[in-house]
Amino acid sequence: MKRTTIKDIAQQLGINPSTVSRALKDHPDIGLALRTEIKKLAHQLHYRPNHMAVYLRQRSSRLIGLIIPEVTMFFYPSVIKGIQNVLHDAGYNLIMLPSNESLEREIENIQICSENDVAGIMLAFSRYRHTTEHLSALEDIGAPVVMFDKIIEGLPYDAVVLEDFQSAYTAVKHLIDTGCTRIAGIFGNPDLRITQLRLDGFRQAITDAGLEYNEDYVCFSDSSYQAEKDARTLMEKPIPPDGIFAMTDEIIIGSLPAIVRSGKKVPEECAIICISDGFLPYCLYPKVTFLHHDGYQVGRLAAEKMLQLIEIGQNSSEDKKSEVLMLKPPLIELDTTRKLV
Amino acid sequence: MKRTTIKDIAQQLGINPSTVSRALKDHPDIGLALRTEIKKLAHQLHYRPNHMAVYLRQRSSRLIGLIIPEVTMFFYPSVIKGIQNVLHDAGYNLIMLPSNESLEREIENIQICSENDVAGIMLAFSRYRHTTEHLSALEDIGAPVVMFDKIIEGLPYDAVVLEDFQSAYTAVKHLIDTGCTRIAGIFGNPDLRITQLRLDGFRQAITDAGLEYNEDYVCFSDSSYQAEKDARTLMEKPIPPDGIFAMTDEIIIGSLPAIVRSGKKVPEECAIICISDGFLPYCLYPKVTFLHHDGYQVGRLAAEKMLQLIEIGQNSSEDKKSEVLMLKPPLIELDTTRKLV
DNA sequence: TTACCAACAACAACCGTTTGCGCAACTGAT
DNA sequence: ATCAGTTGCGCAAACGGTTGTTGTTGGTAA
Repeated sequence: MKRTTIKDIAQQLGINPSTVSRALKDHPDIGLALRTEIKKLAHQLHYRPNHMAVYLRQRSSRLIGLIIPEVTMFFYPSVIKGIQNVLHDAGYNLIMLPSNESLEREIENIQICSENDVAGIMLAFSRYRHTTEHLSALEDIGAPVVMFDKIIEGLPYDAVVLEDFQSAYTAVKHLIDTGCTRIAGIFGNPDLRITQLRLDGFRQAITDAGLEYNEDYVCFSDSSYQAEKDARTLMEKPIPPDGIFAMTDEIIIGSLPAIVRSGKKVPEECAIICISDGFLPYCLYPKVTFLHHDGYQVGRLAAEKMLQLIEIGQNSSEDKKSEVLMLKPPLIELDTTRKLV
Repeated sequence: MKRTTIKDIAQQLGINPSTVSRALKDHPDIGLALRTEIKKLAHQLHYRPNHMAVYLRQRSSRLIGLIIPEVTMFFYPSVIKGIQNVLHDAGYNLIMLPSNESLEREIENIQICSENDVAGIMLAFSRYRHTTEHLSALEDIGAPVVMFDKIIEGLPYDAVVLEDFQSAYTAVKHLIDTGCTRIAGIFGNPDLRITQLRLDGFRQAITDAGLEYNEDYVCFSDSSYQAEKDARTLMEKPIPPDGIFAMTDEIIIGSLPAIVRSGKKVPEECAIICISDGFLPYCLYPKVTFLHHDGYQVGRLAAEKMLQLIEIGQNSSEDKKSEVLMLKPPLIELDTTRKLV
């Protein structure tokens, strides 16, 4: 029942644990004959190294802390998959630390990373109004940090994000180019940086086109259900919008049914575009034109960045030059926007 | 930069590390005066215990391995949330081990659990054709195991599952009770136990009602996209079904648009019911009647079971009596089924 | 005065693994 | 025969904490 250790192997062979340790990692100091014998026995006894002990000794774990606001069905599953695929191949494991959108929990999660001596922290912030004071704890840990998607600006950490402003701009411009003139936007929590940037892009595209920016056509929906209500309200206005920009998957899945129920013909009377992870738009009815914000890719890139940081962190000295990687999402035209002629 | 350790504190105070250790956990052997002084300094130096070291010494980690087939947007996010909420409060952390629906990876994940000396393993199996041979590795680890949802029968581990047969039966019976006579079923991967059980319940409900069970009305869709195609095919039949049972969220989100596109009036010409985690049915158009298979609850229960097992595992001897907890999902009637009169 | 007992703190072993160092035995060149 | 240079392995300390045991006080009861 007890796990077999290096000592067990050493004892059975009447040799020293250190010899076993070296043999198992093909240290040339150990003779080939003994080496193979040790390996054979290790295999027989189902020997598996105890990572805890290794971590302790070498002061470097192979655990990565993943701190995200919440485990929702949107975006994060793809991100996790991307991260996981990269990290696994590099021999790292992920410890999941959802913050439940709470600042205290986020701090606690950082502590947990510290206690578990993680090799690195991947971080998407919760939607409290951002202050960076509590993040000094991140410094103390000394482990590299990579932020993604829900980031805080001005932090000395690398990040992988969407071109938020540009994406919203492109989306709205596409609506305008295909004939929309009264464009509404349904956004997420206004405290988030991505919301602000997408809102800015939204507004800029409208004013650049010489259209009037109407605050009544803008709403902030903290959930799919709220988005549904907000969309309904929009469609019930005396002059409803003829184009709608939805900021995320969470928003579009809530608002689309409300738009459809309003009876307006899509896209003729009301066109729709959103920013999406790329799965839902094909499943919804009608299929929604979207900018592909690929969570899987975000995860992969963030994880790769993480591995790089761990690599250089071990060798060279500190030359922190935080780098923000911006992804440009491609436009995928489906059924909810009119065609250019 | 270096983490402060117990030794650092001891040194600064000119006392022994063991004294510090005891003081920090309020051992009565240490005088109150010294105890508070130690705690104060520990706080000042941002002391955080090194879990690795503690694990090593006490041979019991506070890590739980979570092995799931894949991080999809369906079901698992809720489950993870449930598990996480329970485990976090008990001071445990989750290490995420998706198997990518691969047997080899699943085995590897079990190994990783072993290497990291997890305190327990929570397990949902991938959809390979089930063999249990490779699971001997689970025994070796000695840590308690709890299975959920995608389980393999006959294993000596506790489990939390849906009343699969009964749920499908209830769903289909509801369709029949509200007037459907030609009922189709869209299922997931046929290798899964849940698929087989739900299929059995589906069939039983139909034959119990004296209706004819028609294989042409049954399809197995391994993805949402496949479900979309399969639903389309169903609706294009010379005599299309007038009632459809979708086994999961993944199935319903794929098939619903196809059904709607077919032009049939829902629910008058074609009623729909599914088993769902409870979020999507409200977002879809039309809102889908469903049996609420609450992933969050599954996660909570499985995690609580896990904690119990860890508890008793430490104290008492081995009295393995594996217990399967069956959840009965409530029926939530929305827009896709006719009302009983 | 002696005996005894708290109270308090130090000592040291230990968890499993790694790793610098030392040392014996062997090799081959002188 | 001598010496330098391998080769092959053991010894012991270390990583950070925990814990059983021991030892030193000072106080109290006999």
